[in-house]
Amino acid sequence: MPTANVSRIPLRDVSRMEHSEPAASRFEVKCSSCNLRELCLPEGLTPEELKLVERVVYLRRRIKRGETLYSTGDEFNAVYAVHSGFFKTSVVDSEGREQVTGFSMGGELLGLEGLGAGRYNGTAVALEDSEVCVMPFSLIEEISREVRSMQRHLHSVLAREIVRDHGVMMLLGSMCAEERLATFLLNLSRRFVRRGYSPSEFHLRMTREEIGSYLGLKLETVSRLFSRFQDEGLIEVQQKHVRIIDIDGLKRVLKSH
Amino acid sequence: MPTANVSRIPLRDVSRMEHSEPAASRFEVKCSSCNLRELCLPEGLTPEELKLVERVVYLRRRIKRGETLYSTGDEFNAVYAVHSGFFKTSVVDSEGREQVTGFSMGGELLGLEGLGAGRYNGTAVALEDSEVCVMPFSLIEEISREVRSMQRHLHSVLAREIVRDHGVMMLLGSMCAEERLATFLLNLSRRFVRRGYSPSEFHLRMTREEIGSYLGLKLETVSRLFSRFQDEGLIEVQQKHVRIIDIDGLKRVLKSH
DNA sequence: CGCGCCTTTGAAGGAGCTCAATTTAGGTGG
DNA sequence: CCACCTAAATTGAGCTCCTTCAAAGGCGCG
Repeated sequence: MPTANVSRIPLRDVSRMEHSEPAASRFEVKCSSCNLRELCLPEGLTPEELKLVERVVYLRRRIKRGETLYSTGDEFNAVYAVHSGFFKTSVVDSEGREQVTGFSMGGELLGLEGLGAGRYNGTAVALEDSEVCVMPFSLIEEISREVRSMQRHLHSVLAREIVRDHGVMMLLGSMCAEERLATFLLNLSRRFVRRGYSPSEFHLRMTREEIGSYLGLKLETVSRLFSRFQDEGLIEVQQKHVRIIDIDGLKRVLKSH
Repeated sequence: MPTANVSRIPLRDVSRMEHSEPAASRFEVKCSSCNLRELCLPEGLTPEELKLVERVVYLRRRIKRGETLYSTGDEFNAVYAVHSGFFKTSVVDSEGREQVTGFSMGGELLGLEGLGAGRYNGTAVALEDSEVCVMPFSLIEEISREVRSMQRHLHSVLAREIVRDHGVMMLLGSMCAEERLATFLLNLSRRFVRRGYSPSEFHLRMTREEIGSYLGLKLETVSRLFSRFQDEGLIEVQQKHVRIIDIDGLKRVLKSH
């Protein structure tokens, strides 16, 4: 088993990776003290391995609300871990149709799909001021060749993304509008809880139109459903602020059909 | 077609891998002479590396039409490469809804999503008598640690699956029924061509209901669309036999909306 | 504080669904 | 080999859910 051997990992010139970024928006990173570590990294890393990892994740980038982290066709050179903030990812097809493929929050990875082609296939836009940890892919590959738990973890993250996507296909292909929105809210709630936020009260960072694109619905339909859920006593909505009143009621929406 | 060459096969206890399979349905594999190699394996492997690879893909399994290759919850121990035949993959959610997530043909990989959790997350069923090459995952991991092009290739395959899934989300979330079916037919056509079959004439292995599930439509709608495309002179359909008459016309279906 | 974007709500229309009946094909057993 | 049987496909009619089009109200940002 290849044990971590720090000296084998080359030191890299930080400024080389992304020429477009001003130095001001860069920060050094310390995974060992990051509260999202358990979401980004495998469990049970030895201190040595952790040191290795911190050589991969060695800088952070600030992205302002509305700014693009990467877009389709950009050269793929890094995977990003959301450190703070909120992103939407989307794809655009040859006819110009846009489809939101997901929303990402702290501890989640962005840009994995670029791994094959050497270019990103999709766009990631910050929906609020955000910070991402930059993980240059050549280093990830290198480390995952040497640290088995990193290899496992990488595979696991990729596979989870595939499983997630299949869940979205299920949502889009087999559920009615009500079920889609209920699923969406329950999913958000679960992810917020995991990050120490309230499971029942949160601020939506995306517009009705973006939710609609993700759920395969029009914005008016999304808006109407929010109102209907409110009338039924399942939630309270006021613009982007949502409070889940009856979480079991939301789950029952999924069972009733 | 790979002829068995017993002496090259590493000495493994075949019965160890999958207890449920009778020995009669197993065959030894030789990638070096397989015409699908370029689809399954990275380019430019040295003879030595190829030898290593053939240590991974060392047996083949026959799956009869209607049989299940793996299902949700089964222990994940291998990825499969379709050598011949045709599969559908699907997921079932907690309420019992079924969603077809894809169809797989020669040279395509099955079971990748099991990579993370140690269990398959979905079901693969043969739609005709098929053969798959068994790639035990522990060996894949091992080799991709040692052969860099294999690591790249594995990542690339995983990323392609994610990109493919995003394409399906686009289809389900943003396209009308006509566009979905046209996309589906064009996609099948492209994949058949690549395998040396006719781009314009093929046999659908799946039912209208399975197509419908994949496309987020009811079987009656699928059937009606086939008829409409026929009336419009785009295709000829008779049950499962399809002939594309006007491929540009099909492409125009996508542009018109 | 005002402008623009986002959201809400209504009314009408249509794409795709449901229910139902008929036809066709493919597999099975005599 | 043929007749049967069942699963799959086709087609129609009516309906429903979601969309489209339109207008008004509200929030937040500069």
